[in-house]
Amino acid sequence: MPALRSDAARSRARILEVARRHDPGTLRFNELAREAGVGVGTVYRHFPTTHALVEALAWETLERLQVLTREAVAEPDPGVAIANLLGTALELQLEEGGLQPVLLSPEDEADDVRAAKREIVTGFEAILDRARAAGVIRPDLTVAQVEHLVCGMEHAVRLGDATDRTPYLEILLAGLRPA
Amino acid sequence: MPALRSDAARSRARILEVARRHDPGTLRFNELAREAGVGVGTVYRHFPTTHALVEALAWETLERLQVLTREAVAEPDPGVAIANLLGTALELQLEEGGLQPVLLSPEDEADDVRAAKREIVTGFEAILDRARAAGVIRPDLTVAQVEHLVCGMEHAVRLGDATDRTPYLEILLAGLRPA
DNA sequence: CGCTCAAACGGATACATCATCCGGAAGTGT
DNA sequence: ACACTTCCGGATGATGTATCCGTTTGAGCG
Repeated sequence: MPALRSDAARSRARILEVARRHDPGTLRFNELAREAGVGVGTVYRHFPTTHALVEALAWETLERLQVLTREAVAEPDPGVAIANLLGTALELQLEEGGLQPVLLSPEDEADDVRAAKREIVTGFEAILDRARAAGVIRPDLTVAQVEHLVCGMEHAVRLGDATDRTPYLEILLAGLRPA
Repeated sequence: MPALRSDAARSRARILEVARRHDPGTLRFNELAREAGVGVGTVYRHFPTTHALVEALAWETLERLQVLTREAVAEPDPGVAIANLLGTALELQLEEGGLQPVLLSPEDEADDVRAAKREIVTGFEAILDRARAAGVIRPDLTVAQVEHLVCGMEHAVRLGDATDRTPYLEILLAGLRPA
């Protein structure tokens, strides 16, 4: 990837800044262009699809999740590790609405996004394996299923006031323990 | 509401029949009209908003949920009652994708829909109260929160193959039990 | 500097989709 | 058969999407 020209970098930054003030679900490129003071073409050139823009918006949050996953991998107690990981994942997904689509999208991402996602999934798998081995979670769950459960919880929290998300996380963690 | 004229009833039925073959999330009125062999205006007259159409599509399923809620209310064991109710709710929501929006929408529904929803919620509250009193579920949960959890689980199941939904229900039920 | 050229810009425009409105067709009651 | 109401159809204006290309701008170089 060749270095960005100065005006291009400026446009990109303005678009992202404006986009951040919008609901990630309903991004209208023409409107973003107007608000950012650039042409529509510029928006489409920087972000060919809506997903590309969502990805760029979620990138910082994804990096934070990557770091926190590493920390969870370093945590010796498998129960604590999984509680921390699911807790932070839920927290970050609620903070950045575009994170869920990025995590779930199977392909078509920028290289750095793909790399970060791979590391996160790998770490997640390691933690889940250890937790299974230690008998602190149900043995019949795949990584994908647990990911989906976190997404489901995000959905549940969003349906309410989103202030007290604690019970939801507790319910998830309690539900994951073996019978 | 005056009785429907015969041609109107026919149009309505054709539209509903066609709509049932589509994803409830992306209903395009113009396309439905073409497929149903009626004019667009006819579709908009019968269903002024997308929500109205979704409601009509979900109506039968809503009635089934109403009946099953009654049965759960009649069940003496609170633990069994709540397991049955949440299980059938999850099942029906997965079967009829339009059910979740109808259940969550706060107003603007047809009278019979509103009545059915009221009965369901009331029954749900009764069961939850009994379950709380019997100490089989966490005491800190509102009806709304539990509803949202079921919706979250629906979302989680939909992200996967949707074939084995059993673990999800088990996890939810286990999570709801007091610590 | 001034020049050159590739990179980036803007927005007119073609295309897709939504939702309304009204002249006319069709059902209903007498 | 007639009159009256309800309902139908789809042309149409409004709204939004995505591309394309002539113009502008920045970066490197003599």
